Amino acid sequence: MSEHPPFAVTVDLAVFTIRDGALAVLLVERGADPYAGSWALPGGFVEPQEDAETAAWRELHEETGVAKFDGHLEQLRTYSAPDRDPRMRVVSVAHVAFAPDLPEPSAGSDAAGARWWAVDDVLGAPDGPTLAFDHEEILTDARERVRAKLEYTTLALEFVAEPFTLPELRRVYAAVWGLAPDLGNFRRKVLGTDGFVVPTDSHDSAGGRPALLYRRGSARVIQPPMLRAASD
Amino acid sequence: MSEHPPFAVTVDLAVFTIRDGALAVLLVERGADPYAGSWALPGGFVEPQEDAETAAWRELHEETGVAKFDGHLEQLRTYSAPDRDPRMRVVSVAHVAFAPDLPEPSAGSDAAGARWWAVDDVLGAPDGPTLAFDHEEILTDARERVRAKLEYTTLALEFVAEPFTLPELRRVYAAVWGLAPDLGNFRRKVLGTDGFVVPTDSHDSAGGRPALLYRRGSARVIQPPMLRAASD
DNA sequence: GAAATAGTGTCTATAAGACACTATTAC
DNA sequence: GTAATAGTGTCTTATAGACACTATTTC
Repeated sequence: MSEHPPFAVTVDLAVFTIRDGALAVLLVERGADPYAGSWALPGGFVEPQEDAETAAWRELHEETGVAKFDGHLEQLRTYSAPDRDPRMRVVSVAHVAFAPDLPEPSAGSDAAGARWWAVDDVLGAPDGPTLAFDHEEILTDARERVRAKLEYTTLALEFVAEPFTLPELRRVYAAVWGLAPDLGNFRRKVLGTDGFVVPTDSHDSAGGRPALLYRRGSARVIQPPMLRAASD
Repeated sequence: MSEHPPFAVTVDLAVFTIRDGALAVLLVERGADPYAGSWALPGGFVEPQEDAETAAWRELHEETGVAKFDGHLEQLRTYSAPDRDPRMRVVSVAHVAFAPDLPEPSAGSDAAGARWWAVDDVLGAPDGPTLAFDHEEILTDARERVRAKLEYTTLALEFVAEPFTLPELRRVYAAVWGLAPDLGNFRRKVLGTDGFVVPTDSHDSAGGRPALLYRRGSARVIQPPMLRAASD
């Protein structure tokens, strides 16, 4: 009973943001085998004194140069197929993170490069990059998590920087779902959900009528949910 | 980069059923330290050639004597606090399983005993058993998963044996949520959701009007969801 | 003025909540 | 008949979907 095989435990991260009106994910180019030259989700080994979430935050900073940000990180699920890493037995606790538009990351120690990719250019794109290990599966699951959580939580707020306008927030939904929710119905739902957004007394200035600026409210759930218009 | 600490990887299982009209969970009494005499979720080490889900099924059979059943098993989340096991660094991939009323399990190799507990006698009960490790947290998360999934999936079907009546199915909701959904509204929702249940042409025989018997349908989601009446 | 973007109003269809009522068995 | 359980019907209210309309800016 004290014989049990040793495993390596890693974390992998699907970090999402909205760039150019599309859902984007952070990928790193692998500098070493296996899968040298392929793209991968950032991640790395869990250290002896860390739990998985702490390791996920640390790896995000170390491997991508992205600084601590005002965002959200949560566990997705654990991937444990025996042959998922050809070198050894590795169990990976995948996480999903969300952030407002972030600067281009700098390459970290283990990565030849790191950049944002439009998710639609990665998943289901014939000329897209090859993802290392089982990262295509992880990314698919992660995207579905994001899509689902926009329905019943105020998670879209994590994708915008304060202060923000309602059209901006609506573009988050459009980017994640692939189709913009109806304008009037969207406003009715957001403004009718207590604590979703908090109005300020200022307006922005763009190419049309100025939009009222808002801050994030304290509500975390949308009840009843906002239903997904469509997927892409 | 090839230095990474060794971990033990385990699975833990929250196996739920409905017994005597209440949500019940399978617990094993620990025969060895740490936590000898405490109750714990069944579980054990993942073997070299298994993924976590395979290990979960195997441990369920081995440790509890519960045979392969017509049920559902899914990953819950991974628990990785560095000090969650006093002996060594253990990362546990927790799973949730659902089954129709099962026989009393027999004790397996590592367990002094195994039995069903009403979840309400375990969580938040002053005279309830002490759970080993972080299993109280896992069980709390698992119960919330079950409660939530009854809302938007047909998972309640996994708790009844075929054929079943609608009052039986309704008692599953009552047990899990702590309050029975309104009779008429419940029937309207179940029968109005295409593929939730399939009628047979027989009736059961109990102490009142015989109820029509149904089989499980192929629908897996309830859209829009059936809303939770209350929690307990 | 036109184009662009922000914001409002309203009609209709759907579905849930509440709850009264009827039906079929055992005794 | 009563008790027990199964099943139906209906009225009201909440909310989503669709979409037409108005408002404020830049040029």
